[in-house]
Amino acid sequence: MAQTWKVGAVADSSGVTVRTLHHWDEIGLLKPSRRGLNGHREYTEADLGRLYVVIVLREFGLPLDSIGACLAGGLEPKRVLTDQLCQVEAAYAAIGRLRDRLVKVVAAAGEERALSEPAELLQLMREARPSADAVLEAYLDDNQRAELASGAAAVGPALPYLLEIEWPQLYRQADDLRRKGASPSDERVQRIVGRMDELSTLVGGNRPDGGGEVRAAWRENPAAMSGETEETASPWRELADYVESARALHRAP
Amino acid sequence: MAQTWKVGAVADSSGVTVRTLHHWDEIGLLKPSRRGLNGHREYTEADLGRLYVVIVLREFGLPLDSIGACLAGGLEPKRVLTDQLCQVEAAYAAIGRLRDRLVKVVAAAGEERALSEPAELLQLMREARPSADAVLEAYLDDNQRAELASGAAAVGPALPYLLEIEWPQLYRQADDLRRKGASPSDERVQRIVGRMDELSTLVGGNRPDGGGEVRAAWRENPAAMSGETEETASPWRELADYVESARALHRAP
DNA sequence: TTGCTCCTCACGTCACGTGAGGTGGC
DNA sequence: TTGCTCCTCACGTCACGTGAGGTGGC
Repeated sequence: MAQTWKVGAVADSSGVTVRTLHHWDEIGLLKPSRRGLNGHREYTEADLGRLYVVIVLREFGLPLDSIGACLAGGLEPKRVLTDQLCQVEAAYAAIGRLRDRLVKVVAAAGEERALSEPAELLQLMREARPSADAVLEAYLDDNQRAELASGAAAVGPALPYLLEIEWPQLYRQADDLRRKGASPSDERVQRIVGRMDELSTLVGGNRPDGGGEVRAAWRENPAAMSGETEETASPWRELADYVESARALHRAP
Repeated sequence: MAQTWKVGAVADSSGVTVRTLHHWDEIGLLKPSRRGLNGHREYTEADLGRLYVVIVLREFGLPLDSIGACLAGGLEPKRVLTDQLCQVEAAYAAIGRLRDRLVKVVAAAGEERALSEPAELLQLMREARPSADAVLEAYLDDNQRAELASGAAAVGPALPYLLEIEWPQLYRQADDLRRKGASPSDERVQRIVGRMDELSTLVGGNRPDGGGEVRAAWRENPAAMSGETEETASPWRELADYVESARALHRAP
C-alpha cells in the first residue's frame, strides 16, 4: 500500500485550509483517490501532484472551473492564460483610474476641510470626479454658479443629480443607439435630444438660447461632461455630431 | 403634491437597474419617501438627491454599508475614503504583480510550445512563477536536474509539490512562529526544521551534506525559494538566521 | 476519559441578475 | 383585450469561512 495523507496533513503542508480541500472535493476539482473505511479522505502522491497544479494555476487568478477544464484537457492552458491576462490588464487599468480619483479626493479633503456636512462632501466629490458641473462652472455667470454651489436653485436639491447623473446617462443612451445604427431621426433619439434641451433650459434659464452653456461645455470637454471614467466611449466628435444633427431635426421638424 | 418618479423612470434617468433600486430599498440604503396605494415606489426630489450621493460614492468603490453609514453620519467620509485608498493601493500593487507574472507565462508560451502536455504546462509555470526549483536548478548536478525536469524522480510525481508548495509553506510557518516570539528551541520550530532537513535529503540524496543545495539556494535567493509573491514577508536575513540557529539545535541536541 | 482529527450538513458573504407568477392602468 | 410597468418571492453567483452536532482512534 502506497502512502497516503489525510486532509489535515495535506492542509498543513500545502497552506490551503481543510475547508478548501473539502470544497475542491465537493466540486470535483480535487477528489482524493481513496476514502478510508471511516470515510476519511486519503490523498495519494498522485493527488498531491494534481494539488500542485491546482495551487499554481489558482495563483494566476484562474477561476476553479477553468482550472478543472485545463486539467481535464477541455481547455487549452495557453488560451486560458492569455484570456486571463487580458482581463487582468483591464482590471489593472480600471483600478489605476480609481486610485487616481481617490488620491485627488483625499488630497482635497486634506486641505483643512471639515467634511462634516454632506454638502461639503458633495463639493469634494465634484473636484475629484470627472465632473460635469465642475467643467460647466466656467460657462456659467455668477448667479448660476451660486445656485449650483448652494444646490438650492429652482431645480431643487436634484440639480447635481440632473447634471452629473442624468445628463451623462442621456449621452450614454444616445451613444448606444448610434452604435446600433439608429438614425438621428429615430424617435428614441429624438426623445433623448428633447430631454437634453429640457435639462439645458433648466440650467440656463429662459434667456434666448437658454442652456447653450451646457451644450457648449459638453462640446469643449466631452469626457468630463459625460461622466465617463473609462475610455470605452466612442470618438466624441462622432457622438457630438450625431446628437447635433438629431437636435437640428428636433428643432425644425 | 410635489412631483415623484417611479422605479422605471429613476432607473432610466440614472443608469442603475430597477433591481438595484429594489435592492437598495431592501437594505435601507435608499428608500423612496412614499409608496402609492398600489404599492408602487415613489421617489421624491430629495430621494434623487440622496441617490446622487449613493451613486457617486459607489463609483469610488465603497461598500454599500459604508455609504449608508456616511449618509447616516455614523462614519466620517474622509476616513472612509482614506481607508479605501489604502485598500485600492494594495489591490493595485497586487494585481500589477499578477499581471507581470502572467506576461511572463504568456510570453514563454508564445515560443512555439505546444502546451498540450500537462508536463509542458508545469515547466512553463516554473518559468513564470517566483519558483523554488527554477532557482534551485543552478545548484543541482545534471542527474538531479533531469529528475526534476521529468518529474519522475524517486520522490515521484510529488517532487514539484514538495519543492514549490511544502517547502515555502515550511518557511511561512517558521516565520509565523518567529513573529509570535517563539524560541528557536521551541518544539514546533524544531519539527519544522526537522522536516526541512528531510526534504533537503530527498532532493540532495544521500551524499555527505545531502540537501545542502536546497538550503544554499534558499539563502542566496530567499524570495524566489519562498514562493512569496508579496513583499509582506519579514527581512529574509532574520528568518534565515532564525532557521539556522534552530537547525543547529536540531543537529546537536 | 480527555484531546485531537475527521465527518457531513447548512447558513452567511456581496451586490445584485434572472426568472416566476401575479396585479393595475392605458 | 393587448402591452407595459409595477409588485413580491426566491434561487443563483464565487470560493470558501464558520459554527453545529456527531463519530473514531490514541
